[in-house]
Amino acid sequence: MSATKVPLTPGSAPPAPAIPERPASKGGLNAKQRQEVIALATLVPFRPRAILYRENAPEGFIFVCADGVLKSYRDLPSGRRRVVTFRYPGDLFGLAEAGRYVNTVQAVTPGSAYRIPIEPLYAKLRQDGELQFQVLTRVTQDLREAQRQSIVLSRRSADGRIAMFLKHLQGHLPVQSIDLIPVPMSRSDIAAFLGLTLESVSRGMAKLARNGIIAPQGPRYLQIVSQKKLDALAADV
Amino acid sequence: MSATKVPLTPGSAPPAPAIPERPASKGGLNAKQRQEVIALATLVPFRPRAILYRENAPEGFIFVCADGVLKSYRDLPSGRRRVVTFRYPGDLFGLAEAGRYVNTVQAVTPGSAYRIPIEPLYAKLRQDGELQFQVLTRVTQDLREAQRQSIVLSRRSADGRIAMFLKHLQGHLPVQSIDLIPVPMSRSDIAAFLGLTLESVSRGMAKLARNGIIAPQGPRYLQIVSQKKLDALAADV
DNA sequence: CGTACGTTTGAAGGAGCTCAAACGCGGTGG
DNA sequence: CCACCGCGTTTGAGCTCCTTCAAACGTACG
Repeated sequence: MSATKVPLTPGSAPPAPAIPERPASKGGLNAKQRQEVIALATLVPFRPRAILYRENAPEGFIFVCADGVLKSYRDLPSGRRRVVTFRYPGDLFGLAEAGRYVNTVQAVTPGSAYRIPIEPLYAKLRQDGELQFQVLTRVTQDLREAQRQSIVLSRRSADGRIAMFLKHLQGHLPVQSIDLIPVPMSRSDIAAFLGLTLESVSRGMAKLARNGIIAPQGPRYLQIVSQKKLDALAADV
Repeated sequence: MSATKVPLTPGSAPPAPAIPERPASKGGLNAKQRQEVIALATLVPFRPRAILYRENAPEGFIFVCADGVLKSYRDLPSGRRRVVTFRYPGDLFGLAEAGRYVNTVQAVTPGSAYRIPIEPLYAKLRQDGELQFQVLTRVTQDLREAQRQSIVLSRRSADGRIAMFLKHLQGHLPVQSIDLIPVPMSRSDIAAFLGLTLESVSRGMAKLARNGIIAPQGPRYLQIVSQKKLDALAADV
């Protein structure tokens, strides 16, 4: 449901960049491990709206986001869609349950991802305990992130959830632009992620702006006017 | 940071029962792996309200619940408490982030848990890729469970969340009593888990009873009157 | 320049939250 | 053995905030 061409990732992605380091506390692979994994991988570019895999499809590949932003979502019986998580450069995703993918992963921006066939990867993981330990660490961090998200969702107020979402963005996007945050996803994506309606997200953003916390620069860029106020609101759980 | 004088570490661990198999789709260790892990573990009994470890404490042990039910929670700045997850027999918990526990784990019922020092365990995991793969599988399942919980929390209606919680209980408690469900945790624990107030949980239970879905047998036991209606309500997301 | 889609804004309604009080069971002490 | 007390649970009334239904706005694209 989007097809916006925000110049988040202007270039195409032909030459293979290295798997990027994560911005913050995220553990990474060392050079040797990265190299061994890359040997198994194919770097595939994707365009906005591209679907990397679908819910319930038999698993075939594990992915590591190299560039761009994706969303991982699930369609509910009611027809509603819930965004389970966003994926940023460096994120690993595609671990299945009972041989089938659990969520659908779709590109939000243009970008590229390393696609790794599960067979050789799983074999390598079983054999290389050190490498697997890195993966285990990452999945554990994903687990923490999911638990954090539960806390976000337990908040009543829309602006409180949005404040925590903005800090989530700050943690996952390039460090340089800490006061001008690109918001690659649509309002409905944010709403589906925060368990709100699109309208509530819009109103919440407006409220944050009124309160001198943010200054929207168009719908896809937000300037943080008062990081202090933002932190306070986000921490007021 | 630690008080409670519950006999968590009574030195002597009674004869060790086997790590119980999980009720359903949860992956388990094979006999050999279980045996190797048990060799590192101490079985410690716990009484209700006993705290196994606290949020932010430096990690020291990984635990596997052998018997009983525990809750894993986090205290928020506001003083509110959010139950992140409940732990049932067979569950593994205590994986830390940056060397510190993320949640506090406290016993809800009497029971016992295997306590495994992280040093030798991590060493073993790095060396035994197969064993670690089992752990990785489990953490992945925990991740799925946490994502499921996000979907629960995204529902606005109290009775809908409660219906999903009841199915959660059905999945984790002994299979035999599928129509008479023991509810070991308090209403406030349930509320803190579902992101509701204690009153809303109470009202929601009453509503489910009015609608002929459940029949409370005291606050801690629920009879399922209509599994079909329960499933329908739980699936109506 | 017109259309389409995402976003913003408006008004009414509902569901859960807060504040409060009553109920019921279990434990303690007389 | 019974009364008292404590705590968890249930029930009640008003209020806030998000949702729903609707319409207007603005920018990108054909």
